[in-house]
Amino acid sequence: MDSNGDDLPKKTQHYVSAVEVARKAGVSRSAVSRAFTPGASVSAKKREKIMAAAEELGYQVNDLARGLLARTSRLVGLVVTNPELGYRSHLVAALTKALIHRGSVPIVINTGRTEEELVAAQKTLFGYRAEATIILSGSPPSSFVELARRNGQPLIVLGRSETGADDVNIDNEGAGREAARVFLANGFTALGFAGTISRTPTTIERENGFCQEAAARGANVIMGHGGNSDYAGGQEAARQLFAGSDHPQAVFCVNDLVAFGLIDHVRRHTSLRIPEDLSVIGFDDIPEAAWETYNLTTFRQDPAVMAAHAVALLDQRQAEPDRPPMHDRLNTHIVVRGSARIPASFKL
Amino acid sequence: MDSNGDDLPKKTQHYVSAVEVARKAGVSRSAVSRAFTPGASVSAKKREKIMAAAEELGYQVNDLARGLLARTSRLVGLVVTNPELGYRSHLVAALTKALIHRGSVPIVINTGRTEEELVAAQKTLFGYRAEATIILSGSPPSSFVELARRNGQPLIVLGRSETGADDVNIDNEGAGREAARVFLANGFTALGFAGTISRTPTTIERENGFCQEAAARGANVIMGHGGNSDYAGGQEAARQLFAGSDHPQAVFCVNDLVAFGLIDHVRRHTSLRIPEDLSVIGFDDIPEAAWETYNLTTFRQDPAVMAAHAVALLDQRQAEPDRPPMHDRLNTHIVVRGSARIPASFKL
DNA sequence: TGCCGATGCAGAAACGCCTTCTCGCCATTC
DNA sequence: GAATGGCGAGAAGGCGTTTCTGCATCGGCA
Repeated sequence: MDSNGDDLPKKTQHYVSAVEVARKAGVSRSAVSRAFTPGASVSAKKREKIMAAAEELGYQVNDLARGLLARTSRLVGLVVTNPELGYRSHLVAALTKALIHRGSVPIVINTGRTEEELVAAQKTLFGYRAEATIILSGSPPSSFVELARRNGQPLIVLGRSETGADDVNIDNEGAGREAARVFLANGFTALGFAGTISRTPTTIERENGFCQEAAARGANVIMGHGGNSDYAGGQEAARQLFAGSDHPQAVFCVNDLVAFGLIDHVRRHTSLRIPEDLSVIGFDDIPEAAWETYNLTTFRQDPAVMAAHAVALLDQRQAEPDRPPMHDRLNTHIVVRGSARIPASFKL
Repeated sequence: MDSNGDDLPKKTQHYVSAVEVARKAGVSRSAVSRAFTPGASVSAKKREKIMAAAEELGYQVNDLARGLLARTSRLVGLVVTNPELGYRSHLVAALTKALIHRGSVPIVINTGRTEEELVAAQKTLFGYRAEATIILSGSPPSSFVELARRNGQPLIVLGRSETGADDVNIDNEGAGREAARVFLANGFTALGFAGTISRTPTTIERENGFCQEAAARGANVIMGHGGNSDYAGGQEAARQLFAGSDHPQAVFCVNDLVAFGLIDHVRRHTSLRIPEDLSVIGFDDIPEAAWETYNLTTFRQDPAVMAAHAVALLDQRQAEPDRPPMHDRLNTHIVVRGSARIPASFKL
């Protein structure tokens, strides 16, 4: 004998629909619908009865059908390349959390940066009538922006600006300038920059800010460019920067991973000590920067803050679809640790 | 004058439907549908005409409506806690990539491990008629498994086993035993284990394998348990292991992050050198393990392989929905680097 | 060359599931 | 007793797929 003879455990093998719930609760199909719509006119007693029946049957409103009628879903697309790397992994985590908290459902399109891959991602997201698209890597072609606009799908770009799209950026150039000022306040005259060949707006801005400020103050900057903005790229940049006899006294790295690669290379292949003989500043302040080995002075870029701003931008865009593109610019602040000291005389 | 007077650029502000494409191409609505269905009976000429019209209008099949009829979507849910941490970030990246490659669309539910959070995640995924759910963290309650089964939604659990669900696991216990054998082959008699208080099946298996093998061979194991299985947890474990005078000669760490914390603590707060005075073995082989600072000997767990197996399991489950639960067990292999040497006499 | 059968393509209708709108009824209150 | 408000029931709509039916064309055979 089963625990209850109410429902024989036949293989349903399909989702229960509102009709079944209605039948079980002895109400109409639309009553069930209203019971699940906040603010609809159902008596408390009936709603309770419906909810009990729904619970028992394991009913769940079909968001596909709901979205079909609403002409939009609660899905939000995150388009990203290499979501496992450095700062980006934290940004993806923060965004998914913020979106879920908002009631949205994040789709992560892990893909390349080429135009056709981005277009394919957009097609997928259009197919599911995504509420919005957030681009974390790569530059959407103008057709992408145009198509999103035509279909009324908000498009938010992070870490770069795109004509016609909303974006969240940080003050990369200002941070680059500040890095230069910090070094110069220490009396260094030979500066170095560790960047990459594959340049993005973000890295270009950091480089420009640093070099321009250094040039304006009469300092020389030696450039090192690794392949990618990761650990290996940092090693490669270090190889270039510390190959000759006149190496820099202080290096600004395009991000923390590059700084780690550079530091490790310097420690292993040169006799320079950090920070006594060489100061290093990174960018991002990922958790590894605080590890004892690196104890890296770096610019903090809080992923939770950036995610919150992206979501806020999305809210505003949905409230005013026809408003001109919005540009959100966040500030960073330097986190002083052991790899580069700041003289007391220096004012931030 | 506009570039072409064909379409005045009015704000559509809605997605184009198959009806509009049909009108434009001068065919019926069902012809459009067939044109987008592979293998349907449409003449090549008509298909081409339809495709051209679709392209011009920016038409995209509504997957919401498609899923409504198919009673399932191509969405696959990934339920994960702290997707930014260590190995998990790589696993999430590998899974999203593998799923997209398969033609599925990954939804990432970044949430806690509590029962109610998991149930909420399941409701969301049921609502969108997700093709499958893959759980990366946390233990689904039995109601979760039962509901997934009733609704015919495949459920795949990674890194643990759950009654009634398919899973992919790795041989944690075997790896733990091998770590012990490696240490013993070096002649060490005082072993250490760096784990955490918050234990998961994964960490328990590694610990058990290591301790049992050591005990079986007459070696003593000192235990250190940090708070979480991350860098800080490794530091904390190190504090416990190296507090007294009789510290271990070799430590097996529950994962790489813990190993990094332990190594950094040892370097800073003791005079022990690695590997001369202390051997360390980690687990996961995340990219940081290969960094020069750590040069960590560790067990490789390839995220791409695990993702491929998870997807393969999904394929099999969809092919044979009624088949009993499948358990996939992957092997790891040790990657020998500088933090722990393996004597020539040792056979793997 | 003409006719019949077979085949293939196109269109119409129904279905899937939910939401919303409208209509009607009942209960409550003055 | 009548009017009003609130709740319930039924129907339509949103979009793509699938099935069924009809029509036309092609080929084969006499």
